[in-house]
Amino acid sequence: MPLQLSVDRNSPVPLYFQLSQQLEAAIERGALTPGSLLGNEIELAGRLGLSRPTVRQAIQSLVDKGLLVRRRGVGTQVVHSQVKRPLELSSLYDDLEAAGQRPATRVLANTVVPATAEVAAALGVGEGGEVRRVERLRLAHGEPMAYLCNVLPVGLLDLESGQLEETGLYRLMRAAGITLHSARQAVGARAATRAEAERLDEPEGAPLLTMERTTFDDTGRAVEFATNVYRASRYSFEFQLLVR
Amino acid sequence: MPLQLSVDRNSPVPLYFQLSQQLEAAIERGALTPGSLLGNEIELAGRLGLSRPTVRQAIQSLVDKGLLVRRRGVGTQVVHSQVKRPLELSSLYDDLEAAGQRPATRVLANTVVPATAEVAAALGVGEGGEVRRVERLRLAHGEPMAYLCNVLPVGLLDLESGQLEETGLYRLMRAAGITLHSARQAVGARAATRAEAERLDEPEGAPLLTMERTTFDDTGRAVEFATNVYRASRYSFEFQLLVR
DNA sequence: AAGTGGTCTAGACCACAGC
DNA sequence: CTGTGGTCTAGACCACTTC
Repeated sequence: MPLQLSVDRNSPVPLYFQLSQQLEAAIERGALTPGSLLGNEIELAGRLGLSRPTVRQAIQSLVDKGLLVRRRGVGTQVVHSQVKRPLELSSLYDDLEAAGQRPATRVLANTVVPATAEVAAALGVGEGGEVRRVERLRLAHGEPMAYLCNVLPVGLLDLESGQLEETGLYRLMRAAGITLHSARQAVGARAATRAEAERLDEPEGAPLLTMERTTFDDTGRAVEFATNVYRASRYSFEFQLLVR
Repeated sequence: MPLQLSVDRNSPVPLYFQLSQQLEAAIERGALTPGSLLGNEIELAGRLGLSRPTVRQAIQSLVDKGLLVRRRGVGTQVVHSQVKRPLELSSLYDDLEAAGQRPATRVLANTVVPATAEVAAALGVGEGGEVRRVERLRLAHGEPMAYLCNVLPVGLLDLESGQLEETGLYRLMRAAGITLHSARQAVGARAATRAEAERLDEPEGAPLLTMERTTFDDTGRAVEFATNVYRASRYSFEFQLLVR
């Protein structure tokens, strides 16, 4: 029993995208089981009334996502999966919300300051140039989870403290039309200083997770430099890496 | 002065790949500066004696890598970069070697054991089924850096302790014809227990970086489950995330 | 209006896997 | 040998951006 597939030529959605979505949905709901063959491209194209390149484009996007494998002389198979969908650029706010933790934010600072050497290097602005600095305490269930310090180029977007208490920074950036593309991160650990310990309600010397992140938009501009500190007892990062 | 580009039709290397490599090299050596336009696809195709789809395929691969941006009605531009090449699936051995640290490995255990529930779930084998467990201490300059515990399906590859002392696990897997595709990681921190402290030459309670990783090959099979512990005073992770 | 990338077609030949 | 995906061509029309 072949899979039920069809495309709508009157839709503004590209045909290859319609097809790849249907295939992805079929894989996700188990209609296409791991290891099963997809049927050859030419036959599939004929069945759908599409050209082979269009079908290939649909399949290729799923290969890139890691859902399908192609083998010359064999065919296209559903991956022997366990691999779930890649995680998005981790956003603490979204993570907490998804976990049903009802995140809250306390804005500790939201000012324009001169860039330090480190910030200037990360954001690609001149040292001493103006940048916006936002310091926030992120809480879940009233308990502090992390101390977040973000530095952004001025003029990139309006950041009102009120908005920052309502939602996450990445959502505000996306809403401002910024297309996030990638982020370079460094994750480490260290013992809490006295000030950090107090802020995060941990004993002095408690292990903290640290993260430095520079985020880039789709034009390669650095749009944010973050130095965050998380309570290791309450939070860990999860993410998926792709091998190139 | 247009860029010097050419393709060799007698080469077994695909034409689109030849082109994308030349463009990438030109970007990397600065012959194509950030923000500069690439020239439209049809003209480029004509100049190289290629068809437009072939040129598009070359350009698309660089767009996927984040080196180029396309804008309808505008053209294809070199990204306003700072974004360096994405990091490979981080391998401690390679990281250390690249940093000139001359890594060494001490194999503490290399045995076949029954899978715990956690391992069984990660590797997709039956609970209690046989798996290979490798415990290693990784050193740099004679100092311990990390304690690595890897569990693999039996029969995936031969793992001799001698080889494990010579090189990294991922290199051995690649050499055995396994194509690594992606990894799901969780990174956290905690205070060192007494046993860990002793093994890593840290004081008890010192902050440690922890990582759990399940690695998948290109067919989606889980090929490794790792639980590693790093001295936070000596090591931090760097990696690049792509936003989807 | 002109120029760009985005999508799509209907073919073609080749390289590799499996029988 | 047969069937599969991998590569490539020479067009076409559309949507969007800029002037």
